[in-house]
Amino acid sequence: MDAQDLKKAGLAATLPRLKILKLLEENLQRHMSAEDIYKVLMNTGENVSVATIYRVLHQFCEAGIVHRLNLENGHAVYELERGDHHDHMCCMKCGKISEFFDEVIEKRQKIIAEKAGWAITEHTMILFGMCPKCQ
Amino acid sequence: MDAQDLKKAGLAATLPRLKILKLLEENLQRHMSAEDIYKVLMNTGENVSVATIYRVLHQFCEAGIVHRLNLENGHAVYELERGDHHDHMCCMKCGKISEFFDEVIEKRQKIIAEKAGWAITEHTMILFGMCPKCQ
DNA sequence: ATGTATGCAAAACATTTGCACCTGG
DNA sequence: CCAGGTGCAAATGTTTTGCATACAT
Repeated sequence: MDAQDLKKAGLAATLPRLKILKLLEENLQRHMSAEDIYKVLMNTGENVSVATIYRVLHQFCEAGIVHRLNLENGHAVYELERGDHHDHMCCMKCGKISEFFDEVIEKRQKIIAEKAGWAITEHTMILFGMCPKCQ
Repeated sequence: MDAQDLKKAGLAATLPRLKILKLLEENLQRHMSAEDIYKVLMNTGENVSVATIYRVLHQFCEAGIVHRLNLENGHAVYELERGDHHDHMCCMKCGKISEFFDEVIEKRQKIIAEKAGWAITEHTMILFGMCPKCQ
């Protein structure tokens, strides 16, 4: 993911966009909220306004570069889209988010939707509980 | 669901609570947002403040009387808890919400969480797409 | 009576938007 | 150069909260 990819998506390779992209790429912390991103950038001395972060994340979503995940509390976190669909487990104690993918579930979802006459384009599935460390 | 049930849950059977409960019970519209509820009550001449609606819905959630569902847009809708767990399909065009339950998926979720060492207490799964009427 | 619940208005958040200025191509 | 991008601050929409009053038990 670099300037070229942004251009391909019809987005100019501006400094704020590159910084946000870089942050999401250094996936020390894979799922970040808009505010997380803002804070990290501020602490690094890079100053990008919150407004820009929201605008950029929105554009990245539209362009399929990032994926937005709505947590239970109504907060959203963003992750780089890597082409691999997956679902999430979210720790209610420490906030840790893990990913998983299950062929069987995906198939069942298709069958269920088909039977009901729905045309599904996407889905969210989040399991909430405690991660191994927090139990 | 009546005054008795509220008392059992440790909640006084006040007018606002009963009105909200009644609304959710007349399930013409099964999934309502806090604002939906506010508007309906206003139009019926019943005046209950928004603050109360949020407070009451929150208490009802805690008491297990209603279930809160977080939609993609970050909005939440509420439905009466009827003891039957189910997942949702949400129409991205008309907003219609359907329910479904699948034994196979539920089992797989358990297996997946177990393997990963997580203790799952609940989950959300929403399929987004178009309902039969909107296609 | 008395502790709890409510209404109101103000506050708190998260997100969006208008507009003048800046920047990438 | 110029369309598009950005910062700032103000606006928005939603949910929460403080406090005086009203209500259920």
